[in-house]
Amino acid sequence: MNDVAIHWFRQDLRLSDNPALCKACERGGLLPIYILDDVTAGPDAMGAASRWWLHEALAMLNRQLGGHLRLYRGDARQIIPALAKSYGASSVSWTRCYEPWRVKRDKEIVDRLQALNSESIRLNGSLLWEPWDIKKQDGTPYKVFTPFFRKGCLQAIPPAAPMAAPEKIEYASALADDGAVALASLGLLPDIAWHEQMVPHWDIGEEGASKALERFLEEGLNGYKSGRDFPSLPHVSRLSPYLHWGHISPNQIWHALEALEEGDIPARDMDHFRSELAWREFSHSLLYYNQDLATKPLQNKFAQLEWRDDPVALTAWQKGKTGIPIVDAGMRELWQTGYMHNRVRMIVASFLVKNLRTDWRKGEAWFWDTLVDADLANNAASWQWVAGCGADAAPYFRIFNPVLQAEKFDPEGHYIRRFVPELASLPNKYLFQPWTAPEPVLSRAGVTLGQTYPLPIVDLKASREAALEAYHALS
DNA sequence: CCTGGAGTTGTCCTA
DNA sequence: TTAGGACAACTCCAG
Repeated sequence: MNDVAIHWFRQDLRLSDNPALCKACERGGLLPIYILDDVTAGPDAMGAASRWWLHEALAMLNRQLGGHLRLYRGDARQIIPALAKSYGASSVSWTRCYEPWRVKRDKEIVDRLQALNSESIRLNGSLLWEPWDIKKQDGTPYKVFTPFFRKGCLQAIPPAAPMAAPEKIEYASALADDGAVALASLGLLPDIAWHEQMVPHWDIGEEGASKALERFLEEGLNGYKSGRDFPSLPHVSRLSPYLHWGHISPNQIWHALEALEEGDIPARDMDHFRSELAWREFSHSLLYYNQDLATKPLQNKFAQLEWRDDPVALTAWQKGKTGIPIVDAGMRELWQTGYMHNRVRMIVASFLVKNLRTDWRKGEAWFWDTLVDADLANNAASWQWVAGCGADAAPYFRIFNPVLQAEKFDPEGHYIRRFVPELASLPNKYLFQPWTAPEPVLSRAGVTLGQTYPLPIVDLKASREAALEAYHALS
């Protein structure tokens, strides 16, 4: 086997169910590579939490590959053809990505490889169905989720069964001067050790992903449909970062559901979890067919909406110091763990966009920087949905009241007390809105509003009405 | 081309 | 205390 087959790892950092990797292994001696390409990414370059995750993920993948993973830094449009040339690689394989900048870049690389007589092998390993597989009868993409899921996904050809990892990998011998760098010199870890607090919350890599799936199927899926709204309960899968980085494929998850005993889990829970996987697909389709999704409102009329520019309020939101306990709990969960429960993401996003009337793109940017599951498609589509300007978005009058939301979905206050410990001794009656608590109650709980915990930075009722008015004026 | 039904996640007021 | 309707109107989608 003299041929060299390059496999370019991107968002498919796993060995199992990786069709493009398998193909490479059939073709020749494997040269597994990763490129940190901030050059082509430009403004879409990864955020800080993503970089920490990637650092750990690459170290893990390298161990799985027996130390053969080679790392590069720079413009993939130059690095890939240069490697193909110096190794005389007969093929370069990769798993497709769907971000506009990557689509454009990958096309250019295909052209350059063609000129070098090196084959490009591009396969799906990250979606259940690729964007062009799910279309309406008239050939255009869906804009409404429910028919996308029911009609589009569920009546399409079912996702392929997962593939095993390659049994035995033959590696190509590496060249000493091919530009590869050490992991540390990719500079993925932040200067201040902010990431250290996230470490205990995640088991990064392929094995961690399958453990997370296992745990969810055993402990979380039963009761998922209703339990998923309660941030203190273990009824969300927390698989999002693993899916984003490709430590697990959606096919593996889909088929793990299929493999469960009939009747073990109520159908409503299974269906709902499948629909959440389909939301991920829907977001990817939206981004694929709307390249400006992260910067431009999908519905044009929202472009004229005037946002408030209040840096102090934005910082308070980012730091979890808004004085609204459920909002602060969510923002602190994000900062401490790199993750936020889905219900709480909606609450904090609604608060930023509707109550603080801050441009959704500023929220999007913060999530992009701090989430370990930061994903261009999911992040952009979801912020647009909350802001009301996205596909099939919430009606403008649907504004979350963070006090009611907390009373409803964190009734015992477990979640708030965990992340806002300075309020832990307040009785439930006042925990969700401490500014209404009588002075003796506050002092018994050791709370001094404005000192140990902020007063609300905005009046919920008045800001709600102002948002209603601003949004109403659009139509 | 026309038509009818429907659209992730809510809140508030009134009777 | 609780349940029901208003909040808007428009676009999407399938038949």
